[in-house]
Amino acid sequence: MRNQEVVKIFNDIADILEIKGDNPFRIRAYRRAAQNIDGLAKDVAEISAEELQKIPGIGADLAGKIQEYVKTGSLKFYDELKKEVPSGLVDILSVPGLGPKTAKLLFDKLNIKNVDDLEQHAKEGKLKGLPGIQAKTEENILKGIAMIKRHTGRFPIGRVLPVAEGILEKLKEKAPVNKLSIAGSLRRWKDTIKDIDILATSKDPHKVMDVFVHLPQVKEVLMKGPTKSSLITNEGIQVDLRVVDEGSFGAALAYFTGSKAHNIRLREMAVRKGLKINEYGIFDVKTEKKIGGEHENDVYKIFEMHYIAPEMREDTGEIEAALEGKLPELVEMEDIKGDLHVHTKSSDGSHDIQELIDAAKARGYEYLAITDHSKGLAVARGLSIDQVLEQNKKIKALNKKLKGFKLLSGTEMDIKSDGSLDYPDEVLKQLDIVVASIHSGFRQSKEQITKRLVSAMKNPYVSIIAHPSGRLIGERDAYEIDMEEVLKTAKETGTAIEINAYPLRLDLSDMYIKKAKEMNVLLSINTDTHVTFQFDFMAYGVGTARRGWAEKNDVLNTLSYNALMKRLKRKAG
DNA sequence: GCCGTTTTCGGCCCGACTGTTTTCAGTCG
Repeated sequence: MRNQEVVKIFNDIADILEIKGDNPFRIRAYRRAAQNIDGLAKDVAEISAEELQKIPGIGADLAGKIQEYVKTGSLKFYDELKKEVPSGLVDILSVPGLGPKTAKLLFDKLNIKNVDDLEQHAKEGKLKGLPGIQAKTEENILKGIAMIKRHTGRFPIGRVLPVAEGILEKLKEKAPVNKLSIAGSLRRWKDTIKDIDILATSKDPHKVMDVFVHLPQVKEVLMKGPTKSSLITNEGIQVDLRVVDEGSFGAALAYFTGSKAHNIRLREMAVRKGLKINEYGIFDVKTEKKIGGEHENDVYKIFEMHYIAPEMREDTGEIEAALEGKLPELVEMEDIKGDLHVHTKSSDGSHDIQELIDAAKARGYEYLAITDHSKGLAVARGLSIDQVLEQNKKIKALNKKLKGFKLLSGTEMDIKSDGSLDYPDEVLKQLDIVVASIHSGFRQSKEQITKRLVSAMKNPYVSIIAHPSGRLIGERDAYEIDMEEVLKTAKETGTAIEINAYPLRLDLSDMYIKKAKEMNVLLSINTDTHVTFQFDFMAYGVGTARRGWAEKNDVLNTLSYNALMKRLKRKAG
């Protein structure tokens, strides 16, 4: 897949044009195109020039540039630009507080070409005296460099959400806030998060900000004003807090939830209607009268659209769908009737079956599938054939005693490196459910790995493919895989594809879920629980499913127990 | 560079905070 290469090039071009002081709208066009390619499940190398132009933000020129790069492996325009602006200078833009204007100034006046040059000059106090730069700016630049050297980029959502919830709890307890909400990409359940956005209403914003910057979690305060403050937590995560009036809460929530691209679309549409949307409300431009903003839905009502769920707000077709009245009814936590992928201490889990039943019941579930690892996965103490059959017997016996709750006896069966399955069909057919997945041979070719998954799905007893891409966010990339082929086979064989809710996996990822949904592939949202508190990871899975526009009917484990058993048998039969 | 039920040319979202300033540019989200 060449998409990420094109995304990088377009973003690089935007950075370089910014340093050059080029037309800001042209720069935005490159960024918008990059963003839309980033969310594309299909490889741009396999899309015709004509089809490319149907992607929002891509016209004749950019379609041509994409094709030039895909065909020749380089892009003339990009190569020319790189001669004008040293590549290290682009890196300087990642220093917080330092933008294109300053980068150009530093290059022109001091011939600073990269972050190392910049650090050297700042340490020696040589930046002072340039227009607009004094001691404080120099100090901030050094701080910024130290920060990007500690950590760059984004955090997995699983690391960020608990931090956000901790801060929310403290604010509720100590600050005079009325309404309080998470906003930003965290509210949209993106799989990685750059910073935490929090929105509050209060009659005493100054007091709220005072409490905020003095929370025990705070390592460093970046800025503090009466309506907006930013800080860095001990975990190194940036948190922005905004405080607005009650009457602006809805508009502000929409504004700070984003995405930026989604908001820009809405504001452009508003302008055409003679309206203005900002974080304080919706205004008639002529009369300057406020016509909405207390409730988030106000910003959709003015266009006669239905409410668009935060998870969908990426400007990837949700606005068009809303205008046409074709928004999906997204799956919800309450729709989930059970978990179909959990481990006991018989393999690498921490609890016995009864403890898992209690935890599942506490979440209101109707059923639970016990799916310990299979024999080939020795590191996870996989069950031998005798052991899995023994467990099967035990579960069937238990089921007779359980009231209002059902267990499914199953396995997470390893698909071995050579593509064979870890248990024979005689064993599989005795189980209620078979979850199959890859745990080895990650470096095999795309063809080999795809073939392993496809042949597993063709086995009549395999119900679900678990964590299909094998990615660990921030730790391990997905293995090479032809996802389109996998999804196609899933559809043909009636196999469900898992959305693994473990927050470092979230696998399928949102863009492939959207693809699966388009192809009518059945999904299953499971937590892969090894310790009972991990049942709560379901929220991450449901959030990710919603980002992929999945509805209740797309998800296997929204079925009642009886319907589920029928659905599973239908495949085996 | 994209885009169109006002437009194929002339528009293109909006405001807060900081550090440097004598009123604002730069940066960020």
